[in-house]
Amino acid sequence: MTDASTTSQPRRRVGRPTTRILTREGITDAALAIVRSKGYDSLTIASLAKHLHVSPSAMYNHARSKQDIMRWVQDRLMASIDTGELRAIRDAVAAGDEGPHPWRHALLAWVVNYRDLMARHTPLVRAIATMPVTGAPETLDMYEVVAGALVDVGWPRERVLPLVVALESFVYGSAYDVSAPDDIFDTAGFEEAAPTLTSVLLERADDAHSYTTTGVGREAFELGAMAIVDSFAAAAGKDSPDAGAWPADIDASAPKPARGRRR
Amino acid sequence: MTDASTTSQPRRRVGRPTTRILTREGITDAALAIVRSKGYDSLTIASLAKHLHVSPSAMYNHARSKQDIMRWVQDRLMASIDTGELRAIRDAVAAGDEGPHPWRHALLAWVVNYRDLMARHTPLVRAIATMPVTGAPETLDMYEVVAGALVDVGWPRERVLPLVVALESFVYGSAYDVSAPDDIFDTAGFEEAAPTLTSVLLERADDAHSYTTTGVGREAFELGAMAIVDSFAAAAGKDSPDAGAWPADIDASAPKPARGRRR
DNA sequence: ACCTGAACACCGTTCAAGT
DNA sequence: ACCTGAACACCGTTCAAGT
Repeated sequence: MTDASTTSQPRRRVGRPTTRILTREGITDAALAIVRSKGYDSLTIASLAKHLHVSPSAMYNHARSKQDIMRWVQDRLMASIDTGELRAIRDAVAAGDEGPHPWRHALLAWVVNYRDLMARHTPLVRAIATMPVTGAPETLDMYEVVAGALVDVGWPRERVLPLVVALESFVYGSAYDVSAPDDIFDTAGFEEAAPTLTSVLLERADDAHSYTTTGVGREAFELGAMAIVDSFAAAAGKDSPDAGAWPADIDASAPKPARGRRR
Repeated sequence: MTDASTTSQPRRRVGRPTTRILTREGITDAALAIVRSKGYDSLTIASLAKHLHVSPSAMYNHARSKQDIMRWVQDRLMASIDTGELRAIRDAVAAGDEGPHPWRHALLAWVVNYRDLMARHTPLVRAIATMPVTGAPETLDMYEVVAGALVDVGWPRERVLPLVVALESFVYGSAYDVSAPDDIFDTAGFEEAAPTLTSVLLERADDAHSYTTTGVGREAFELGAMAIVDSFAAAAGKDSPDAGAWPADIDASAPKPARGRRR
């Protein structure tokens, strides 16, 4: 935390300051503060510099490019994903507990939490999905926990990564679905060009202009996530007794949209 | 097709030209030509104008913003997705053919084609995933074909949209996976921070630095897509005889990367 | 209606000068 | 080593002037 962002200060004079002002942590904090309050469009080198009370060029003493800073933000976000249940399973196995371990519940809880975070940071989804784990220690740690829990629980080793990758792909796409505008399926004016689409949509909600109220997104996510987990489990000979049912204590409804400007 | 992009021409003088130079179709053609040859980073109003031999400000007589042009490109891309097998099923049903209809094969073929296209246009995936169908006639048409084929084939009407949305979410995320760099899972230097991840990766390929050669991405996509289709089918009472097996004649390997600069 | 050309606000980034 | 301040190339967009 940098305390530079508290109140307005007298202009600093040129030359190296006596104490360093910027740090990677402080820059990352500032970036996330700007994103949360004003959205990704407002996250510029200039806005960052202003927030930290330095000149824009000062940023380049710590980051080689804006991309660097984005990577710090990404890794920080990954660290905030809740892998608690998966870690608890790993701990239990390490302590000799023979189970049964609630791996299905833990996987679905992780996936919901992951999707909700990504939905609030859609401008970063593409970068996160295609960012190498090298140099992203928190990201690497998340994968290690998930893969480790699956191995600990007796998952066939060669099927661990395909499951993780399939679930993640589904999470990224679902994050977009959550953040889509409510009128994404509004067929107004095109009823005769798309009669089937219009009717199956209308049957799901009184107000077909509101995608959210149709419940389609939520159902797609719950059934899709369970489909992947349970099908991979069946193929791995790891059938779960409650396959097919969504855990009652996991809320998969769409999270509140981000407070900043969307886009 | 505008023929403006053929050879260098003398400078046009100010004032309205005798024949209109720009059209929505010509601008869309030019945009796709630039994207294909030089990538999305090079697609700017200035490069577009240069390609079309007009001044940048001329673009604004046809588009209100660059976003407008991006939407034209998006819709054009959606029109190029192969829905042939799904249309054939609709035609057969309309002609009184009682089947059985190869809906599983048609769905998987569509999904592979969709993913391959999106993988070549990842900078547009987020926009496409969150773009309202209103004003995107080709996009709307694709949804109508998919939803229509499912209804025609006897799919429970209320389950049509959740399946389409779940499949699409998976497609978007998988497109990113395909376009990810080959070293995305390279754990070099972090072997002890992520021992399980490192070992399950090494077991899949001699060269763990090459994600492509591990086959993880392909397996994740095939198993994931089948999981969604077959699980939804089972829930809908529409079990397919070949559930669980990937159709031998559909190639789900990663397509060649785009020729332009990757981001 | 539809083009040119000048101008604007903003973007990320570089670099010399200062301590 | 780490800041300021001036400068640069480029971005999307606006608008007056011209036919």
